[in-house]
Amino acid sequence: MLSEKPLLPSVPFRECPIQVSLGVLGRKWTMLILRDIGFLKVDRFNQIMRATPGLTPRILSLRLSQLEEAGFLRRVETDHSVRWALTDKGEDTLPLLLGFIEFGSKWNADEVFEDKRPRRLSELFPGLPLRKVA
Amino acid sequence: MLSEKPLLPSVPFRECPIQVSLGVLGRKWTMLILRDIGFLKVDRFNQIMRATPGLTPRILSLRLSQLEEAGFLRRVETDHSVRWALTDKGEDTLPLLLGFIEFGSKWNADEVFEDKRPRRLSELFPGLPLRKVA
DNA sequence: CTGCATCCGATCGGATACTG
DNA sequence: CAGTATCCGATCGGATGCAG
Repeated sequence: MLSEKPLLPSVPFRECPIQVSLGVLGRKWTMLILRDIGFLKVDRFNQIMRATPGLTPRILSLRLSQLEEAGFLRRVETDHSVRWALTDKGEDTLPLLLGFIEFGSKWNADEVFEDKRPRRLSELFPGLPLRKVA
Repeated sequence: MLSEKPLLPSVPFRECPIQVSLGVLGRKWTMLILRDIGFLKVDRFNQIMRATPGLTPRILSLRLSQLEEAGFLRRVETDHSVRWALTDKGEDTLPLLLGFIEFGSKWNADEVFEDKRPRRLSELFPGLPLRKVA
């Protein structure tokens, strides 16, 4: 994949896109909250709490506001309850999460799978539409 | 991309692969250090410091040991100097980093590019070999 | 039960100085 | 050049309380 020389973009970066992406996204629990909402379809406060062992209400509340503020989530108030929905920007983080699923399924198979055998995304999600990335 | 129902893998996860991937990887500065070594080809302690404004020697030292311990990096001692190299596992994080580059180039274009115009990976790195993922 | 707020100890990260 | 040591503030996590 790599040569000896720096990989330079055709248009220079004013700021590193990796660094600017890692605002809220880089904080603890954030990715897992996006996983809950985006993949597990768990979109209410205490459901997210139950889906994410170790997460406390204080941190969840904090991250939800930060994610809303940064435009990843939308707070949806329906009759007597609150739901959290992904915005378009939030949905665009799901490929990043799939990247981590792929990585973990390959390099941490012993913890991820009962039989400890590494697996690829195509095996885990046979029907998933594939997109070209890198 | 999404339905209303949870996205379930063909083989159940014993632990969430996203969560297990986010050990050292999820800590502050880790991704940028991997960027320095993997993309910028900056592989020495003080070079990494200079390439990463805000990073302090204490944290860099800490992250390098953690990354080495977790199998992402190899410490290479050559004549009178130390270099840090990616292992195979470390190289496999580069697609994740490209994901963040793609994300930031789309959603934070105002900070990333002088002309504030969002760009795709294929425009930024025309020659980059593309692989199907998700 | 849901969606927080408050307090408080533990851990993490930043600043600075210093060494082989 | 390649890190350590020390100190301190910021953030995190755990327990508890509380209103709707």
